[in-house]
Amino acid sequence: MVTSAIDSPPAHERMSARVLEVCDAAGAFIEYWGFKAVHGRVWTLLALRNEPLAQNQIADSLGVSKALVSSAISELGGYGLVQPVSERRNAPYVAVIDIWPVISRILREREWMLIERARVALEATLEEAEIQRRYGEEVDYDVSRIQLLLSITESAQGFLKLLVSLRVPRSVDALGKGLISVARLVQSLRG
Amino acid sequence: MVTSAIDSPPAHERMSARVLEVCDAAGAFIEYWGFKAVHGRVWTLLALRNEPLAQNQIADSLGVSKALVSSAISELGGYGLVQPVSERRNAPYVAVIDIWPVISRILREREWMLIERARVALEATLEEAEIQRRYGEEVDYDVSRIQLLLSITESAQGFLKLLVSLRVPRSVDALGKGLISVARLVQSLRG
DNA sequence: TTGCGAGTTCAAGACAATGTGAACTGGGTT
DNA sequence: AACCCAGTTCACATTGTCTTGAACTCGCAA
Repeated sequence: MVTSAIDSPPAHERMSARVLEVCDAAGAFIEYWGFKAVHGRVWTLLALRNEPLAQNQIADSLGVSKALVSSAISELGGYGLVQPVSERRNAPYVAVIDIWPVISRILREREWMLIERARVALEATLEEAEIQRRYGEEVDYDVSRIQLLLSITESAQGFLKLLVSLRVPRSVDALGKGLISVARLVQSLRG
Repeated sequence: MVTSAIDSPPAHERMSARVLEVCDAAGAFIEYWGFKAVHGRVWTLLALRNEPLAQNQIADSLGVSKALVSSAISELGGYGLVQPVSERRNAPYVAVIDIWPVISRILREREWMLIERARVALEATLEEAEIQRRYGEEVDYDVSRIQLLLSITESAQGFLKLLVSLRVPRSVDALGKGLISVARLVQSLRG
């Protein structure tokens, strides 16, 4: 091959700058939600191209190492956000566009656990306070505040339940019922 | 003073372990939302004690340095989540319980900007695609996918608008109107 | 005035997250 | 068999964040 060095710029220069912009924006967005920016960039690239891409091509297009793409694809696959087009070794990947199940699962697992932990700690404190009160002992916190935070926590859980219950077209019913929860949430937040 | 070294354990040992548990849980929760754990811990401590605390006491109770408490209090104050009880120098602080305005503002500013950036990038790509099409040039992405992501983005913005518009007791109306947005959001997420 | 106690600021250490290069693996091809 | 190529794994560099200790400021009291 005589043609070299000047005949073909690297893929990330040929690739539309627009697409990379969108990928970066999606990456920045996803980063704020506790994921890595590269996840958002890879998924968005696959979604916009709408054709199977090998990890090689992805790494080239985004200008990152193939090592990073490998782990990103593996994690995205774990979430069910990308899929290989076949079972064959080194099959190229496509984006899964229906991301609501993933969002829903994240909310259910990650966020739920965090709120639940707080709720349990509050409940335990409340019980302890009750025992101490019976024995006439003092506690160094305000029981009414425990109750207030507890009700905020429970409303937040209700809101979360509402969100993860959303389905189309059944969602309208769930939303109707959920309105009261939301109202209560906001009410308790406003003291 | 002869009493020393053994007469009085440090405050964070006297302080109810329950309260610290709750503080830690709140800290872990808040951390997932892009803030520092210590913010959640300080605010929760103030909220549970329900009495003005000096930075000194906070640092003691939580077992962190006063330097950290100083910056945490300053930042929490900036958000409007804690307040000194008076204008006087070194006045102790109390927690502001009505946190909804803060959540709302965060959603409006931080999240909105992130989504808006993605939306603008998608719009620009769409326009570019239109121009290229007129000149018979090819683009390396799928225009229908751009449109799909754009509609998802717009639905997400609608949902965000709904959330920040929530107010009690006026919220019920806004929620009613917002239902359609949510339904559209979920619909577009499900492709 | 001097000293004290509370809070602020800042340079630096501890620590975790992110991304890379290079060695490795394992089919498929020549 | 020897090689190639895509992908995986891992030790390390880099980067950024969190936290601290120590020096400093400022009002107040002795």
